[in-house]
Amino acid sequence: MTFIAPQPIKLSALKTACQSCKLHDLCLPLGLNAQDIDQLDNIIKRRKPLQKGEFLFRSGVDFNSLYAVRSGSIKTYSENEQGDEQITGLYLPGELLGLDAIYDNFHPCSAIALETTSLCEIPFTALEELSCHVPGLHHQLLRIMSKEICADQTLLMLMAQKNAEERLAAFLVNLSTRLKQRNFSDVEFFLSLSRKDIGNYLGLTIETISRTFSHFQSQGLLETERKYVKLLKLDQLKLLAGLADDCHTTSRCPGKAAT
Amino acid sequence: MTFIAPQPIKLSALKTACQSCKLHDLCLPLGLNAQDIDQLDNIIKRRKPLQKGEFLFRSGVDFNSLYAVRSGSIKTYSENEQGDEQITGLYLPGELLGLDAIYDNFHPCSAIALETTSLCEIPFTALEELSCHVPGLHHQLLRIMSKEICADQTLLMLMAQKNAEERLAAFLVNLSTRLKQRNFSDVEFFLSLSRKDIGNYLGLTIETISRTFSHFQSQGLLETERKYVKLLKLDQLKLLAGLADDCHTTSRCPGKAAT
DNA sequence: TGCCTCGCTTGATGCAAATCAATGACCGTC
DNA sequence: GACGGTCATTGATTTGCATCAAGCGAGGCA
Repeated sequence: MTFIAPQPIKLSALKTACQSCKLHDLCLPLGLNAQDIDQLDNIIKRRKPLQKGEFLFRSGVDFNSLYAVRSGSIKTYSENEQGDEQITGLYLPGELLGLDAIYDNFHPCSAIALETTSLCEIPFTALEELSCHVPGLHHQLLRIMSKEICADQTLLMLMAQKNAEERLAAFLVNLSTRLKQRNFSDVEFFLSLSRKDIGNYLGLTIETISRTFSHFQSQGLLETERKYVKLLKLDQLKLLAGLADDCHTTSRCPGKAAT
Repeated sequence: MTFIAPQPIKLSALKTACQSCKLHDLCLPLGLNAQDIDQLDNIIKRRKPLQKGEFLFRSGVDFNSLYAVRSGSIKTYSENEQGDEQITGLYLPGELLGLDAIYDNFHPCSAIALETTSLCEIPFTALEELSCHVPGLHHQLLRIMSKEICADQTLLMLMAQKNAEERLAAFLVNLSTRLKQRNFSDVEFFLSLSRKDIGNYLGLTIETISRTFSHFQSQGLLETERKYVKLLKLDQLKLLAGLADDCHTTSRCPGKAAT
């Protein structure tokens, strides 16, 4: 509480323009020229960071903006009539969320911060308006949505055909690949999801996740202590996941790549 | 062979403009005015129908066009390194396929006709160009992609949390809903997918699908004879599927709706 | 310091669906 | 009209994961 109290935001800190954001070639500005990025920059709002457990939006609320993660991470989940939750996405820095809300103008899922997380808010109407004048932006938005569809399809294959070990391996490898793209270590990281969340995301129970971690550890494939994970044999994990070396790597793709 | 031989296409028959197409409020022209629809119409190519088993495109080929189903049906599937197939979509009249190829400009899955199927081909570059001048078109394209994402998420929840009966019920209810929107009967139809394909799509084996059909039949929920299905108690099936009455109903949404 | 909760691990048991196997119905072909 | 192929059904058996249950370590709090 002492050092993370909500403070008045320093404009200097927030005004990290897309131009200078090191995520910009993973994010919406990818492929835009300097001038276009400036225009995009003008419509984007920087928000004060979310604390762990805070909602970005709740299922059912009106859709106004897309959000890009700047740092930290977000999970999205939806609930069915019976009240079962299903985690539908884990979003890392540079990734865009809220795309599923365009369809009928409200959020079908809830989004919650897994740790202290800062975001860019992108008002959708303004984005649509702007993307009419900036064809590259229009195209990039379509690409990002397309990537999300690809990722979902990969996850679907995972759920339909893979066993527990393959699923967890694919999840870890996917995470590793995405972290690497963001210049984090690809073999050593802290999971922001709990075992329970990982299980939910992969269609398994917490016990199965725990056992599978233990099994991987006893095989010498990785070391883990609570949230900390160190991948000792990434290659073998990739093999187990049934993956090529690269990956589409979007928010929910523990999946195969297209080469 | 006698009556479905490939014939020279009558232009009069093919030139069924979007304007007069009865699918136009399920498809891309939704929300456009007459003039805009005309413009869209100009870039769309009508193709000669595909016969059952013919490929529309194969995994890995370059992406040039989106396709809208006019009549018949198409399944898409992708293959992983091990050669396992995963059906990723079943597309009915009015539905758009190929959206997953925008991301990196080639088709990550194959598309094959399940019966004699006619299609509209929509060259993507021209569509992007046009949608800069027709904001409604741009928006509609984003909506369709968003819907696909929602549908995938629903299917994901199905795979992660539902048992065999719930999955099959959800699949049938989803199909029923989509057929109804196209003015077909919602209680009586022919499946264009085989038992094996249904199983693959739902992450189950052919035997489980067969047994579940038998079980539904013995409970009086439906009657089935090979591809023919008659839903006798649609309400109960909806209940079993854990669904509200309506549904997002896109290509792969045996899913819940947002109300 | 003790108590509580939460997240995780590990073991024992049960069950739903996969797998293996046999058979039948339909279809096209020779 | 016999043959092989594909697809579907049904039964017997196996198995991977869920479920149930117990216990442990860390962190929060009175």
